[in-house]
Amino acid sequence: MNDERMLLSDQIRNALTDEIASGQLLPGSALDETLLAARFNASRTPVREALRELAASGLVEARPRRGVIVARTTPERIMDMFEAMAEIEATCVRLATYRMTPLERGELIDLHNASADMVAAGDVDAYDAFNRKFHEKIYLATHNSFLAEQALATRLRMAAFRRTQLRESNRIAHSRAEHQAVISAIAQGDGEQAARNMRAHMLNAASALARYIATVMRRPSDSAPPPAPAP
Amino acid sequence: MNDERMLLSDQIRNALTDEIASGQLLPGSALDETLLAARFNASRTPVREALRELAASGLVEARPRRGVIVARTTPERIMDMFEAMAEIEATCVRLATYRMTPLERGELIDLHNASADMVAAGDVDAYDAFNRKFHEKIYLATHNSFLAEQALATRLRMAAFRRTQLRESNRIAHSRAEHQAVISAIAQGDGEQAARNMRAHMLNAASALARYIATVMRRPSDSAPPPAPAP
DNA sequence: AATCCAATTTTTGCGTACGAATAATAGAGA
DNA sequence: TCTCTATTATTCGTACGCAAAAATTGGATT
Repeated sequence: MNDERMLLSDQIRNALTDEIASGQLLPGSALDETLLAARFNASRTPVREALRELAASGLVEARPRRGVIVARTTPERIMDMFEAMAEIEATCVRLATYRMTPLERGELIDLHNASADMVAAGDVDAYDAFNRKFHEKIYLATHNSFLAEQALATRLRMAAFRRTQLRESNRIAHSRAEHQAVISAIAQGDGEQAARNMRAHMLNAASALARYIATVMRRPSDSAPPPAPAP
Repeated sequence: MNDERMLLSDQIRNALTDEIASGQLLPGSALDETLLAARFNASRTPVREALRELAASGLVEARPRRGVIVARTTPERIMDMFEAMAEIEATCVRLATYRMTPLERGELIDLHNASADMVAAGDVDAYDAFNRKFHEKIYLATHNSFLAEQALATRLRMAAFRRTQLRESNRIAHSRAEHQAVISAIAQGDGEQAARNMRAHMLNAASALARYIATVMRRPSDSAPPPAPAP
């Protein structure tokens, strides 16, 4: 399990990325350098470098001389992120529609078809894994590696907040129906329509999440919770 | 000039960011840790952390055990970046058209009007500064801070490659005419048209740059310059 | 009893030294 | 003369230690 060839700081960064994206590390959690160094059997130096990289990618928040915490956002910012993600996804699927090879189109459709069983079985975890592959395949089909990387990075950054969203009752059924609409537009070669359908799909997902953040997302481990913001 | 309150690693990161974005440090230049440490009167530790952050943001390229160099890209990747930037800009101006306040709209138009003199005078540097402000004002007018940050970061990442593009004969006159088209669509409240005009504007800028990278952009300071690429 | 100031503690930030890995170079053999 | 190997030298990665800054706690004063 230990890639000895890989840089220690990169191993730590990847491990923390996974834990943040998977929700094991909740937003607001303090990331103590010494504790992490002990956990990974390393010195503080590689831990610090890993945290710096995570801060640069927006996954953690580094406050000078006050330590680093898992990135914590306001509901407004989460909605901003979702909107931006929706636009990126829409752009990707539009370009992909016009540029994907027949092979890529076939693979995407196969992938989509396979998700029917997961919905029928109510297997949220399997659907979540499929969903990631579905969207990432569209990124690659843009044949624009820079855009694909940007999309992937943004998706990763949102992972910590997206997790709960699929749990909502028959959200995955809705999700698959929306995928179907995207696939149909792709099959007809209508990139603009595919983009509109994808944007709607992402904004629906955002709405599903919004019903959570309104109730669950209270800023954890904050020093002073101000109930009344300044005018 | 020396912000003593600021973190040393952040000072170094900012200084290097400026030098890369301004073109003082050319793509492919080696960034020697020891040399940089001496230049900034610091040890290698903060230099390494600064370089890590720059690598995470894509401005430099870190090759394990082979040092870090200013990010060097292929012409294909530069075009990918321009296309992605064009799509981001198009998205921004579309959202901005629908959401900007009358005040913001007025300021944008004032800014645009002021650029006429620069074109008449052929002042490329002044136009370049105006151009940055023009685009950044549109980012902010989306009223989506995440999207604005993404757009800004992508623009910064491309800065090292964009510099020469405006030098082409009467490119700035063309640029201003394209801005005019964007402004007109905004004034009419037609976000979709504004987006199309902005996309065209960015792709025209890309074409202007492409005429350079075909002739000027040879990978500098490379060990072996291969004249004939592999099949 | 509450508030403010000071001291201690905890944690981050920076410097230095050592070890390891890779690339470059030189030498020998084919 | 070219190639392969070994050695050397440079550079990167890690660890540890010290210093500085912020948070917290305790004491004193109002």
